[in-house]
Amino acid sequence: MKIQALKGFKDIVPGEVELWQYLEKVAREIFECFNFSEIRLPILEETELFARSIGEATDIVEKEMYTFVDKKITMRPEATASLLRAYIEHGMYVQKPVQRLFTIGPMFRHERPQKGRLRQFHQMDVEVLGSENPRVDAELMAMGAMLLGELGISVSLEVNSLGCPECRPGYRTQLISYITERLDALCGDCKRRSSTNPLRVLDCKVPTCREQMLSAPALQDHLCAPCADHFEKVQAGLKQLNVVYSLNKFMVRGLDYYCRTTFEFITSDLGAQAAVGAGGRYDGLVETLGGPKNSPGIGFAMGMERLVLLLQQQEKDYGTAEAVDLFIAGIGEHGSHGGFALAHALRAEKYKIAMDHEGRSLKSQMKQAHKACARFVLIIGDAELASGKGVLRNMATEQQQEVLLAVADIAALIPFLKNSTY
RNA sequence: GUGGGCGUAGCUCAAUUGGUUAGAGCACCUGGUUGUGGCCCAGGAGGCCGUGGGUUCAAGUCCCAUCGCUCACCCCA
Repeated sequence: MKIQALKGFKDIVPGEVELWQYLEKVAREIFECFNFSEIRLPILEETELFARSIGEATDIVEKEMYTFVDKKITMRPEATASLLRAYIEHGMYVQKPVQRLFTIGPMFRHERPQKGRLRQFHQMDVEVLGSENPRVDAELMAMGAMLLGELGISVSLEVNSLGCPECRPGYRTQLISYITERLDALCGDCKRRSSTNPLRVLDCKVPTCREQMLSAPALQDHLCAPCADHFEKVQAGLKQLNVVYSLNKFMVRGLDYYCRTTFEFITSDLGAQAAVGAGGRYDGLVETLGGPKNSPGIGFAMGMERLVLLLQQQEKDYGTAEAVDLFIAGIGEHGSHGGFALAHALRAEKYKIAMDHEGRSLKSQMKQAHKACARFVLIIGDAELASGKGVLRNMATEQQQEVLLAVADIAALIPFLKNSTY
């Protein structure tokens, strides 16, 4: 019986890992520009943390978490809860009134895998803690849009407001009565949702449900004055930054903690997994988790597997591993022995040196050098050892010349490696 | 948890109505150059045809089960 990776767990192998490195590099650069600091968080947390933040009744907490039941700990299904826990634990709200943090890493949810969805998946997660200002909402969305634009990924940004604990309950009551009136016309899932999560009925994919919900009461029309004002200012900020967006009054969030602004970056190129990034405001969450009162927060997460899939669809070259500076081809045991220390000395000078230790023929080693995109090959055989001079071949120009082989003489070799032509 | 599609070499795929020793391309190794890459040529290695059972004179092919992959639903990044 062969041992293989768990269902929904994937290796990121050479040839693919370069794309991930590129993605992370671009993201870090942009997060830097917006003055975010990286925070690295543990993968395991007390189960209680997620139950309280994400919501006891959500699918994630109810049936998708990897939990060590005996130890009451859980592998994080998302990053926000962990990040807020760290924020509170280190009293970061004291150090700086507004904290801008990001984290990148794996998350775990026990779901059935499909395109763009794995059991171990990776997110880039960005959070602003301590500001209620709608400009921050707009700024975050603008940053997400900038990142996706930089990556060449085209998406649409959909925005909505979920209201707050002041105005949502009243709306919810109206919605439930609207749904109840036409319950018979809705699909089975929606019948279930009507009691578990009525807001979810709004974004059902079944056409007949959509039709039924077209004239449903809209969240936007039932926002309290502060929420309506906040939402207006968010949109004004987006316009000021020329961020293209559209309002989606049917957009709902899955996690309990969201309030006011919510948004999703949507693609049409990933099958069922339309959202490559999503987030929103969670003004009560810090307090819920034991932090100070009146600690607003907002954040979003991007699904890295989904971004990688989209980058792969572009079929651009994101650069494989760096080319080898020098391939040392030793002929026979003596030649290899002669090149061994030289390779080490050049590596200490930060050159990328490859060499074959398997005693293969020179022809075979030339092939290896070619495959590794080596700029130079240094050939060392018995004749070279005898004369103390090796043959340095420029693989591009096919020119060859003699160079001193002694480790003490590498200073003479380095100028050749620095310039690809000589 | 539910439903569809698919499992043949490291990868992408062939194999007639069931019919001899299961093939190709790419990749890999060796040689064509007693010490020189790409292109070309020749050769080689690599498969319990996912697994188990059944039908049959005969199964990669048909049937059943099982495992895995995949897409979709639910849910979500």
